[in-house]
This record gives sequence, C-alpha cells and structure tokens, in this order.
Amino acid sequence: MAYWLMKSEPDVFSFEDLVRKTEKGEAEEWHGVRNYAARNNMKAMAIGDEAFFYHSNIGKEIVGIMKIVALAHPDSTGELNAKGEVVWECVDVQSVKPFPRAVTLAEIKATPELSELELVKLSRLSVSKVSEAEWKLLCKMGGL
DNA sequence: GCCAACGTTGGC
DNA sequence: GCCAACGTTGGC
Repeated sequence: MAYWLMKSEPDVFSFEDLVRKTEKGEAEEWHGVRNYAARNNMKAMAIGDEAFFYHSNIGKEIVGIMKIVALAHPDSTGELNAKGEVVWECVDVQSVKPFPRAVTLAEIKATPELSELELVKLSRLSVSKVSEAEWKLLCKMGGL
C-alpha cells in the first residue's frame, strides 16, 4: 500500500466535486496530466492506494483523502501520437473522507519533519509520492 | 502580475 | 547530444 498526493485547482475540480461524484457511486478519471514524472507515479499506483487531495493556487491546502479505484488506463482526453496511440494515462479515484481541518502549505513548510515532502521539494509535480511517516503526520495535522 | 523552477523544443 | 529559447506551473 502506497501513499500519494494529487493536486487540482479547485475552480476546475475540487474535493467537494469528487465527494459529490462518489456519493452518486461514480469515480473520477484523473485526466489532464501531461507530465511524465506524474504519469509514472500514476502507473505505479495500485487499487486501494490512498492519496491526499491538494487544492493548488486557491487554498493551497490538503483538504481530504481519496483512494485509487482503477489502475492507470489511457486518458480519455489524451491526444493521439503519430501511430494513433494515446500517450497519456490516468487512474480513477473516489473520495474517502475530508480532513476536519485543512492542512495548508504554509503549515507544511513550517514543519521540519515534512521538509523532504515532494510537494515542497518538487513544487510543480502534480502527482507525487508521500512516505508512510509523512502520511501519518499529515493525517494527524488534518485532525484525523 | 511577477518570477523561479523546470520541462520541452529545436537549431546546431 | 548539447544548450538556448520558450512555455507552463504554481507560489507569492
């Protein structure tokens, strides 16, 4: 079981949007990732892996937990290459639970134990890894 | 709105 | 295969 962190701009797709879909029994395709490192992380995901949902730009905070419900598959919004293949892939996710308290980027940066978090070190990576120790600490900071 | 970090592209 | 130019992301 691995842990991840995935970013979305909430005015495009927010955690609340994901909760609404999950309540209807639907899953969300995490489409639109156009970065190889992020794609490789998604290909490494297993069903049941959990991920933090981070609101970038607006909020800049971790707002909840989601889980991987489908392995990486071709991105339905992905462009085709010269051979007619879809280059980009993505996983499907559903919400698990919101954080009682959102954990802001400022708080994360102020926490020495989180100084190695990929969210901090590789700020432009939209799908990053989280270690088990980091995961537990962030859950605690989020009030879980 | 600016800028730093970083990925991608294209000329050589 | 190197590197400069350019585009994009995301924090401030």
